[in-house]
Amino acid sequence: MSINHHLQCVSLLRDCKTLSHLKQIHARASKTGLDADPLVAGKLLLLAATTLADALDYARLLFFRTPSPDPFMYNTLIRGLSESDHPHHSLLTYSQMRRDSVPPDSFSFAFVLKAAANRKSLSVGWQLHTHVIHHGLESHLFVGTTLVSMYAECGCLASARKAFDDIPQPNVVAWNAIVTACFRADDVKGAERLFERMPWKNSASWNVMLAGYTGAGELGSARSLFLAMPNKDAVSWSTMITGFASNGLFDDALSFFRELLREGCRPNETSLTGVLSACAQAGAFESGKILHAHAEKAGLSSIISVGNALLDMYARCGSILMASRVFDWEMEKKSIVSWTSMIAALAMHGYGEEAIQLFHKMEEHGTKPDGITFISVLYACSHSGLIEQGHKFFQEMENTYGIERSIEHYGCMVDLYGRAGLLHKAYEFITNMPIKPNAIIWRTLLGACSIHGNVRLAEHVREKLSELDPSDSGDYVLLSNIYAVAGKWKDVASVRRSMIVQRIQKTPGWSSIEVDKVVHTFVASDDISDVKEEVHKKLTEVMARLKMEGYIPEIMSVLHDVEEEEKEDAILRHSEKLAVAFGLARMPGESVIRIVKNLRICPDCHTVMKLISKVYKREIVVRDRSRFHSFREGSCSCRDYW
DNA sequence: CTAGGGTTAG
Repeated sequence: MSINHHLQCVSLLRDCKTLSHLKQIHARASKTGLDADPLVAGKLLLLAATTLADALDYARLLFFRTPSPDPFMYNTLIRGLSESDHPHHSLLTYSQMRRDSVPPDSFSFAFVLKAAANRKSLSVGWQLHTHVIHHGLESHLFVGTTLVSMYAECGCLASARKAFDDIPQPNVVAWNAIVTACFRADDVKGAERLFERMPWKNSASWNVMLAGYTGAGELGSARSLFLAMPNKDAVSWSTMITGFASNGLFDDALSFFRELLREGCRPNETSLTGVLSACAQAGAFESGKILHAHAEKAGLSSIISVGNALLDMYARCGSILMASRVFDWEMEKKSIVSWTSMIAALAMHGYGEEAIQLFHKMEEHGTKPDGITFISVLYACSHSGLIEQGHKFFQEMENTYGIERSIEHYGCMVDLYGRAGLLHKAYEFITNMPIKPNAIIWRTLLGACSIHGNVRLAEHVREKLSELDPSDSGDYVLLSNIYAVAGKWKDVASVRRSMIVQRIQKTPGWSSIEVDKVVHTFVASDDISDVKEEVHKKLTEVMARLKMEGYIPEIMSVLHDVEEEEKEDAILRHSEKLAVAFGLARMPGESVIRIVKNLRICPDCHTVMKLISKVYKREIVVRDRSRFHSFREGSCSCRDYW
């Protein structure tokens, strides 16, 4: 082999961007025997295992074809696998390294400890720690820091502290790791004490505190620390935006983004995806569209994560059209997240068949589904009543695709059977599950009992729930509705009493609507005089007009929490009705009224929305906790199946 | 030729 060939090969590898490109280079290198050169082999493996997308299988092939891999190759494969969906394989490679009598070094431990962290396996972590000590590496700065993070990830703060104390001269990175560990263990005070004691702080240390505070819901502390921060960097801004968004404070998230622009900082992909996620959750369609323009102007819209956030924003703001436009025309590159998001978007809007078609298209495209893809696909089946299809996917995901089924997948199946009225099949399914059913599983069945009015099964489920999670207000509301519909007033009263005795508060329902780029939120109020005069007036007018068209209030579902004479007033005050009245009062005649609700839409509100869409000739889109309802000309996209 | 801490969509 010549020097020339070697140089040429190395320069080719430097510019290698895709797996197929890598395969070409590999093929050429094998012809000249260059692939046996440790430098070339190492670089090939490094690219496949860590840099290129979807190339891990090829990395394993490269590795297993190498007769006696050097430590670098072991480390590289351990590293690649540690961040994969199967960190377990990383641990197996590490074991093989030991079996092959290749001594692990500090790099090996840094990578394999990451695998233990990703598996959240404390026992594996302990075991690896003894190996670290055996190799005399416990005071190694990098290994020690990874140990701290691993213990934090596995939920053992005490061990993280010990590992930190074993580091003779911890640097700022090690300090940041132990502060993060405190936050992971909900020890905010401990984190604050360490932050005070830190010998040096760079901006990352402050960012650790910001992320810790927002993660703990201490937004006031986060805000004051942010204001006091000497050097805010891009991560600080992103942390505030995503932190406030994930605590439901969408307005603040948007304000931070606007302030970032005012300060003359350039938004990056993280701040943009964060603020888009805030719009998605709040249903702020107008603000989202403006951000889309921002993204294009800043040249960020071609980044996959930004495209995914845009498509998700449009889908959650009720525009399946814009979502698919982003997906079909504006995303040259797509990841598993893009496909899954689009499948979920179609499913949320009731396009079950289309969601399944897209799943097959994804496969033809060569993208392998993962566990979350199957959650979306099963959700699509259950919300469109595709029982056979759902059953088939559930079987195939494990048998054909080799993806482990989690409790969420079982939950989808319970929903699939239950929604369709196959209550006993759903019950039988739960009793035969190989995983212990949790409260969510039983709650799903309770929801199905409510749809289909099965009191006896509901009572049985109630017992299970009272063991697993006795304080969920939604369960009590569901149960009392089931009794009310069946006319069992004594039982309604008894559920109500037990709620009072156990001091269970109903989750307050809220609905929001964006008008002129401002999100207005309405809460179901106890006192009609709390409602703005403008909204009250409009609502009274609307209801009068609907009654002339033959509307009769469906008061069944509220009988549990109000006195007889108040029941009509009570459903009149539902937050989604206040929001739609506000929309009718404030928005021009043509525009679509988009509402987001935190709970499920109530049957009476559903009827009212249908009627408004017909009488006022307005399209109304309501996103509730589980799906979209698109009301047009008197009917709903959910076909009354929700 | 490889590492550790802080923000990122389903």
